[in-house]
Amino acid sequence: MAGPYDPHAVESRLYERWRSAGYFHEEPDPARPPFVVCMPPPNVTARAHLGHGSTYTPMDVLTRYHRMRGENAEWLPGTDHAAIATEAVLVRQLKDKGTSRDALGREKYTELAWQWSRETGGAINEQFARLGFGPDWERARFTMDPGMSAAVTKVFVELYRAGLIYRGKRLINWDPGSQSTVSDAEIEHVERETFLWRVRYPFAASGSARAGDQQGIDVATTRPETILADVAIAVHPNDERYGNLVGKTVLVPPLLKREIPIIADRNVEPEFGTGAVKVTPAHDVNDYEIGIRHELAMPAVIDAAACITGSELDVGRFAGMRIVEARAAIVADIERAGLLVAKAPYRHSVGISERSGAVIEPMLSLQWFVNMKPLAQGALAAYHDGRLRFVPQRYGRTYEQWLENIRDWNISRQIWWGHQLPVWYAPDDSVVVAHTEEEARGIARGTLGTEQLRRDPDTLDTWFSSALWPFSILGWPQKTPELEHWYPSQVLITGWEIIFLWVARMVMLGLRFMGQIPFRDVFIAPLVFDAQGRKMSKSLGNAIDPLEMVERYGADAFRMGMMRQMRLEGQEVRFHEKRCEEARNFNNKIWNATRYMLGLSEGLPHAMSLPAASKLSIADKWILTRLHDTVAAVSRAFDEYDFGAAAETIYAFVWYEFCDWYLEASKTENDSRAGVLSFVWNNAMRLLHPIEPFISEEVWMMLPHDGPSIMTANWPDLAEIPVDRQAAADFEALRSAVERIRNLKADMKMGPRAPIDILTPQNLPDFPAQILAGYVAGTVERVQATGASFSDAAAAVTARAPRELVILRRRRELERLVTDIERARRKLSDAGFVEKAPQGVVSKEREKLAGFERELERIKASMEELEEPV
RNA sequence: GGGCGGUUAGCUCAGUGGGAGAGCACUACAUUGACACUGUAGGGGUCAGAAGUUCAAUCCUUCUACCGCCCA
Repeated sequence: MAGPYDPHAVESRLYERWRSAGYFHEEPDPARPPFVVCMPPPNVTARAHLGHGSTYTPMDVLTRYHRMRGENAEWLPGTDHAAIATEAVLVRQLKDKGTSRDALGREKYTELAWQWSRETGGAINEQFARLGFGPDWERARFTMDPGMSAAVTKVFVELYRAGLIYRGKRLINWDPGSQSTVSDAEIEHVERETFLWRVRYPFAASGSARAGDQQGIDVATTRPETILADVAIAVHPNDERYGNLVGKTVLVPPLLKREIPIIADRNVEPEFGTGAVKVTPAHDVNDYEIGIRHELAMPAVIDAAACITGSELDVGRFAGMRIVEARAAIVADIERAGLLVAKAPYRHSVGISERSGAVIEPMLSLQWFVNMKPLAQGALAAYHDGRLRFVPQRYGRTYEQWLENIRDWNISRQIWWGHQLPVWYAPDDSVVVAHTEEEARGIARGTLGTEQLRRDPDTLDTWFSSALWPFSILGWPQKTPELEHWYPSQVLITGWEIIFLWVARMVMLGLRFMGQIPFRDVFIAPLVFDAQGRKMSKSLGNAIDPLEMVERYGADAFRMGMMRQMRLEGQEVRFHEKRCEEARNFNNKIWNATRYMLGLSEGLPHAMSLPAASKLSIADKWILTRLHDTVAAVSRAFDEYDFGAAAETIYAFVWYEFCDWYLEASKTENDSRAGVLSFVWNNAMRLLHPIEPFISEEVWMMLPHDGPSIMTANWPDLAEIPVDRQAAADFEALRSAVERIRNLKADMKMGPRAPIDILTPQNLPDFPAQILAGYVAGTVERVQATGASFSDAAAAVTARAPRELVILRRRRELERLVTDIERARRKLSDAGFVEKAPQGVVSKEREKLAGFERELERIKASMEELEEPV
């Protein structure tokens, strides 16, 4: 094992061994507590990115941790058919080949999509494997699998029959690029430079003009092209400027043919623009709500192709124009009519389709919806009574607020790849909803007297099938042992941007169809940004490929690097590649420490048991005590989802305590070291395994161990690790002595390895004196015993060095102590402190002062000695 | 406009109602009997600003400034 640690040789070999040994696979086992995590299914089109690092690594870490704790640990994987994303890819490919979706026809197109997803769909799973992720691959599911489709159909039909799914004309997000409705999640809000036009709507001739010079009402808008569909002008009811105009009518420019009323609505922002807004319910979310409140007509002027249409209103010469053209033409006409009051540059955010890049058009459309309010109540109750817990807690409010202001969910999509709606229409447009076409025909025959049905061509929003994931993945609607033992799962780990779209919906449907929420905890993983805090994006060119990190540093190093950057309350990780480099160095440190241990002259003992307590040295007892506390801290951190603290604690223990101090101490030969090294290192590797699965396995295998793999080994058991606080404190005193000698050597401009005589009181026992000598490359020279305790003796240790240097160093220590003592005394002489501070704090302060004073005495004594002639 | 988060060493970030921390970077030394992907030592901060609560505030409260994110 010469040379630096090479992760590449190790990682693929171990992963294949684990996979073929079936360590990732579990069967439901009622005898053990379940630990179940459902993997948020990545899109079948997806490639691994850093977001998977922050979201999926914790799932792997927790699954490995709970498996080692002896639980029935199951991580369920799968992929999502990602309708819109897949369609976007395929449509582009077809276009490149000079053909199109419509030319191909639905059947051939769907076959192509299947073929494509089978061929490329495995790619991300292989990438996950390279990152060391070990879900139960044998149970991997795809959201379009027959079983999943059956679940989707059953849920749709039952919700429809319960009146919770309906067809209606509502405002939806229309993506003119993909020619489909899209969900809020698929819209990116981008700041765009545009103009704010102020347009005058002249009072109608029908006597509504009032006295004075005012000829109309001025309205500010960023979307002049929608003026054609205006049905009202709204002002705030308390706005004194307009109070007397409410109820009057104005003419819609530039055609000036339609007369619309001025109305009052509390949702109008008096500060914005002129305080009067145009109301276009068919093309704007806010206006739509105003329209409903005031029972306004909702005519549309923009069609599916994002062109002006005259199908509902007279739109004059603008008919057929694309939005951009229409905007220019309408503004020009308004200006010509003398009705353009002002035009100012303006920055506002525009909804852009993530898939097609087109500007999203809010549009009134006949679609299928889920009636969310009844479902939301249960989901809210689950949060309020504590059944559902968010980590960090604050995300609960996000969940709560969305559910409280819930809107109906548009679930139909005008694309071909996905779950087709189980909906048929009779010639008279009567709706039949059924599990199968046969059932639909039967219903139609019975109730409508016809068998002539046409199926709705639309498919369901991908999130509809995702919402069933926690139980459909376990075989629902069949009754399976998996469903019985593994529902609900323990924790869901995901990004916070889909709390609305996914988490809340899983809770609603889990409650509705399983009677229980689908998970106890929701851990919201941080978003990953670049080192400057910018979002990673292709256009910025700042995206980091996790596989490139694996290539450069190894999967373990990437995982450790990522985990060390996670914070319990953090909402983002600014990813520094440097952290992966550090972790690679850390792994090399582990590798070299292992090499050292395996090279010990006495060899590592075969049994994994510790030497008897009576044989343990002060250094042994110290490292064992530290190991005990580290195991406790790491377990607690994992239990609390504090991955950063867990990683940092292991990292610091291994490097700064085990390697820097214990390993150095062990270079002084003794009987117990081999047993303790083996025991501690074995435990340390098990602690490390959830975060760094590969190197921990590789090293563990080289050490004395029980069992075929660290994956199935037990988590370190606190009860097996002896604790000796007194010995640990004594060792700390020894550490201080070492640091003092090192300081002196530095003062003397001696190299760390240059020999030096250490003046050691006779009452410091032999072994501590020897390891002390080892730490500083010194020779022990015994001097007169000092004080009664171990720490008295340790505190008196000094080195043979120029007297003035020793005095200088001691004087510095003295000064620091005097300051500490002054502060403590000042505090203790403050009546307010002694009377009002808690008893514990005061007595602790007294102890502190006593300690300082004892230390001061020691230093004074040693300085008196120094003052004497040698 | 509503909501959430942040501001601590040059950088990235921990942290606690009672003696300001880590890593990186920087400086000096060391050429290695595990490891230069290393070791040892060192310099460096009015904990964003103001007011308040308290015996005691970097920590709690309020306000202000700046930065980020979400919803509208």
